[in-house]
Amino acid sequence: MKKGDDFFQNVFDVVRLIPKGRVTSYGAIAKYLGTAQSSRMVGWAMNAAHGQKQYVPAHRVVNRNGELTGKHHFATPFLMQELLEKEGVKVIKDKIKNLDTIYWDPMNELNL
DNA sequence: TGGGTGACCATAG
DNA sequence: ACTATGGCCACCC
Repeated sequence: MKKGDDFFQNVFDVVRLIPKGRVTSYGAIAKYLGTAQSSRMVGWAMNAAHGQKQYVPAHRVVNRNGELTGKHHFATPFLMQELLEKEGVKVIKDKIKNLDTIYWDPMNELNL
């Protein structure tokens, strides 16, 4: 195993590439990394993103349903929504509005 | 080596 | 809307 090829580091890199005002899903990131089935690991990686050297916009990552499932892992449960709305993303009842419009898929934007 | 775990996903009822 | 179940795979002990 090579250093730097860690799954976590790879996840962080992709998450940092998410444009402002856009969101993506754990599964999409996992698929982009090649581990489509291990979408859980993406979320888990976010858990470790908390203390990363570089800023990781974990609030731009939601589940497949557009729900802010990971909000409970932020400093405060409402921080995730505030950050999203600050970027122009509408969130109502912990769910992303206009998800089809703001959805950002790394497979579609990065890997052509 | 093996078992437990998880910010998911899909399906079923 | 809800819970339950199976699968999946990287991480940690």
